[in-house]
Amino acid sequence: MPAALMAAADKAISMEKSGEKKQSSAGKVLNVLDLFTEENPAWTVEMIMSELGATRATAYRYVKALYDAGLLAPGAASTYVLGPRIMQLDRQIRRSDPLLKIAQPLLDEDQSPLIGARSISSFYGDQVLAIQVDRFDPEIFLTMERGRSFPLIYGAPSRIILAYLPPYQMRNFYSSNSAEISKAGLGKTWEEFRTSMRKMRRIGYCVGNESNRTVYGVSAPIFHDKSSVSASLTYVRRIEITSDQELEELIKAVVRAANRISEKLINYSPADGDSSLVFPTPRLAG
Amino acid sequence: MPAALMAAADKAISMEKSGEKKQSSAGKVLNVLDLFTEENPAWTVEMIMSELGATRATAYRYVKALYDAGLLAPGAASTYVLGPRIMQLDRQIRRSDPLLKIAQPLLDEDQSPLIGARSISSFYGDQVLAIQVDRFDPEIFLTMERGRSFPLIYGAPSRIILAYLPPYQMRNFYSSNSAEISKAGLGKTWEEFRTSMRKMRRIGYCVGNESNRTVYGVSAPIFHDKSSVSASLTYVRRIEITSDQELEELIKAVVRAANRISEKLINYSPADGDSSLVFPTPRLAG
DNA sequence: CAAATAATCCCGTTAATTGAGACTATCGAA
DNA sequence: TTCGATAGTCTCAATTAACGGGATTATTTG
Repeated sequence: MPAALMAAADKAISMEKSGEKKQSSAGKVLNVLDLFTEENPAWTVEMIMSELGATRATAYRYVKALYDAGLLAPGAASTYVLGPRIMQLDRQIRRSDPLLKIAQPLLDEDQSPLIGARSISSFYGDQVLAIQVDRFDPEIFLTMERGRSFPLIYGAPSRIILAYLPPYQMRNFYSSNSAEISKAGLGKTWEEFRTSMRKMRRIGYCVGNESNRTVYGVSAPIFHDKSSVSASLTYVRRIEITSDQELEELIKAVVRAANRISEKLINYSPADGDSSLVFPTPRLAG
Repeated sequence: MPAALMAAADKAISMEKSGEKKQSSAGKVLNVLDLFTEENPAWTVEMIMSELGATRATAYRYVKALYDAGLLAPGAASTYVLGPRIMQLDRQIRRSDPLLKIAQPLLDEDQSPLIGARSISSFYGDQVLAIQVDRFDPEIFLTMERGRSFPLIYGAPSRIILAYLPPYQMRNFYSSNSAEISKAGLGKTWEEFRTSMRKMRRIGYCVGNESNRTVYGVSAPIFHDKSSVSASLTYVRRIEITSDQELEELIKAVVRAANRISEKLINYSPADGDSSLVFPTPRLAG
């Protein structure tokens, strides 16, 4: 793994919840985006002023910078809301992500009726993000959705990635999250944690049903490099209709599919060929 | 329509392609996002340096600001790619947009087999953006997709919005786009253009098949206010399987559905009730 | 037409960005 | 482990832009 990625990953993991670093002006502008939440999607400039403790001129300048970039757009009643650029950028990611491009045809070949739903989750240093979710069983209830993020410790798609982290990252993660790790039953000490992770690596998948009690989620790791996890594949099936044997088959299926994706992804690497066309996968470790 | 919106809409429309206004520092940082295109999704800092003509220190500062905001993320081989925050923000929009929330159940009631696909497009001042696309006919070929934008003059979803623009906006649009308007056959003079738009308003829908020769797209306007268009609904059907009578029915269906959405959207307005809960629709005119 | 609100403009002061290059950290290979 | 290469950070003085406060313009509502 290149130096750049490791540095970034280490920082992302260790910096967790430290916050409050010195901010550039651009950083302050970008912080305005944090205000726009699901509960509070529309803000007037006056509201932004009082929230930021800024003057009118400053608040308008911030909003204007974001508006000019298309990240905000004027809404009804003199409010601003998240802008069109976000949807456009998301489309760009969907269309240019090598992982999605590679995985799609391979997954579409795997039409087993056992698969009630499937999702691809991607690793972003301190969190795991669902980047694609497909539902086949109309009765299944899913908590995953593109753009939803999960902590590295929560849920099968996250945990299988956690298990394959390089040693120093895993160590960092343990020291800043030992309480949660212990609570989740992954080990009360660093040694225990390391052992349980090694065990998970040995079997090569993770079965979970904690985030959603009605389904099994079976996750297998996806590598963009011989030794670097970048994502995970998850097959989902309702518990009530799943026999032990079917669960076994589901596990085999997800591991096989993830392996095929990994193979293609690794060969997609810049080793040979035009690196501007076949650029290294944007899947990342940081 | 509030003053804020008009000002923004006028500017967006008249400013088209003028570009090159003085940029704030935050604006310069946000410009970096423009580099990340579908053809060129991964950039090293060195590449950004030479593209921007900035020094190493500056380029790193820009990238760091965007990285801290989650808009960029480190990719493989020391590149940066668009970050997880974009997917998260897109999810937030999907979950908080009143138009989507209102339209979804109403559209799901409308299960006519005539509808091969449908899409909702939203007006953003100088462009029209597809915000939701559903395909029912598996053989249909669609150019629309969430996040894809179209100029105001191109395609049925755009044109029906164009037709309902307030007079001064339409006037602005004509004076900066008279050549394209004439080429598109919408009128060689302002008078002709105004007449053809009035005619379209009178019939209340727009049928087009220019962007995709294999299908009809039938679009009807959606209003967030008695007189303000904010979006359009489009029903799509393959031409080869569509009789004249079916086209008529499709038109009636899309107009009916769009009207129902408009009604609900208008009543959703802040007129009564808690405006923090039932905030005015973020659909916008600018 | 007048009042109210949204958004921009102006300008002296202040605080942050900038560029150049030295410096540190990590990786890959021997 | 050492070395070389590359990624990314840091320091500092000079420049440049952000900031605040208040006046000004633009647009809607009554």
